[in-house]
Amino acid sequence: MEIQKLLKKYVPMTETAFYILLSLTEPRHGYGIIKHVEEITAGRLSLGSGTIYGTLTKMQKDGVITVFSDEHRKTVYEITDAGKEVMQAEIMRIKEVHHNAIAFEEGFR
Amino acid sequence: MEIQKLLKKYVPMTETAFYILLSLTEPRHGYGIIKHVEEITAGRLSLGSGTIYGTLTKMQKDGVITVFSDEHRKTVYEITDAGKEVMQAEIMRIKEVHHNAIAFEEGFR
DNA sequence: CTCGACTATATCACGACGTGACATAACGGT
DNA sequence: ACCGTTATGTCACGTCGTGATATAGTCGAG
Repeated sequence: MEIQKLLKKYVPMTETAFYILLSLTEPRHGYGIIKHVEEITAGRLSLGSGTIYGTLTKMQKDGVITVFSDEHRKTVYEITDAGKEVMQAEIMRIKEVHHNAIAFEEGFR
Repeated sequence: MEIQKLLKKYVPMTETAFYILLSLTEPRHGYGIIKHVEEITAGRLSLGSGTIYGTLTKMQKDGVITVFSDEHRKTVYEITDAGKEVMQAEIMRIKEVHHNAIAFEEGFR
């Protein structure tokens, strides 16, 4: 899939998809991603199995991640260059949202 | 609806819902929200009519927003105290996501 | 005065997504 | 032998944003 369509499809990204791709800066398998996300969100986010394996399959088809190794009972994925571009765009969007959140924060007290 | 269920239902929030509630720190009507969101996102986000009026109806039923005034062809909404609590929780979540985005940013270059 | 652009709201089908239940199976420790 | 954990997969379900379609009032330009 071309990068233009990927950006349109993946930005804005759901929180779930964001943390999955964030975990794949290092090669990881599905279950490892679940544990890693629980770790960096201090237990707040716990991904369901349907979410993980469904999302990984979809992302691989689209070419934002690729299979790093495929051993018995462990399919390890890593992010592709296209995936990195998508994440750069998503991080820029998050910065915008964060900026507006801070700017309007006092309105909610 | 009780605050506990509202937090569960609205956090995490979609980008669209976030910008709609953000716009309601001041009383605004549907069309005004669309224009305001386009403004503070520099034209990046343009909400569809289905999104706005569907979301506003849902949010009103849940009690996160309320009708401020209802003139001819202009229903003006504003955020409720419950809505403010929801937004405070959502802003905290955005700060966490932003923190992780910054922490892992170099992995995508 | 009429035409088009803009304001304003509403409804609906569609596709995409996360969730949790269910299923299966292998591993390690007690 | 048993159990908790690791590990993957599938499916129905509810939720959500989108864009098309419809309707109608306003307002300025020609």
